[in-house]
Amino acid sequence: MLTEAQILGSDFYQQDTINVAEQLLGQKLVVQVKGRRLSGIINETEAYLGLQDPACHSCSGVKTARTKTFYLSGGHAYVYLIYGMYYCFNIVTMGPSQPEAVLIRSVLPVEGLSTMYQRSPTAKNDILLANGPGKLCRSFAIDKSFNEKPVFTGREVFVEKGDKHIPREWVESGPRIGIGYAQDAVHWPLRYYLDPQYLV
DNA sequence: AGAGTGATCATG
DNA sequence: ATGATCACTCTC
Repeated sequence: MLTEAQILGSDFYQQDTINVAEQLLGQKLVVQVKGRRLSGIINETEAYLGLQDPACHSCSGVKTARTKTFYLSGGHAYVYLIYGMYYCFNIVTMGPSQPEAVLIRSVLPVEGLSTMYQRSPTAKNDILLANGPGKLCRSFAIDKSFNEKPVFTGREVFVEKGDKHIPREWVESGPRIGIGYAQDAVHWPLRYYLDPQYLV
């Protein structure tokens, strides 16, 4: 009997941001563009904790053109351009009064590899297609037009429940990448990733 | 270690 | 209006 993949609903994202960041590991990120399906197993995330987190874009509490996305309900995409060249893909968490999000930093490509190689022609192997937030967006065709899209409706972008259960010992954590400006938050262990030794 | 790239935001 | 900054990637 063929069972349909289960799509993570809005409830999943409207909970503690650290839980979301940890529990996204091992799930499958799916993007559907022009009828083509691109997917990969999420193996690295980072939690951004809103007003209490100097590394979070929303930390000032001021609602601007960029940060207004954080004030949508949990389960909406937050996509921004960085260094004039790369996009980063996040999913807003919690409710509209808590502007928090999880950055998807890396996935292991599963479906749509040929399209990904077309979009990232210099990639030397499958892992290198999406082992970084900018590379992930490039290979998965995620750009600014995805900003504010819902991630819980199963249309253009969503997350499916992964096949494998992820034991706790597979999950590592450590300081987030590229936030050296963020004072004491520099050392907060809000980056989560699957230990590569278990992944084959 | 340095370059490339342009939106964003705090200044004024 | 101006300018510094940047949740990155690639090449050396």
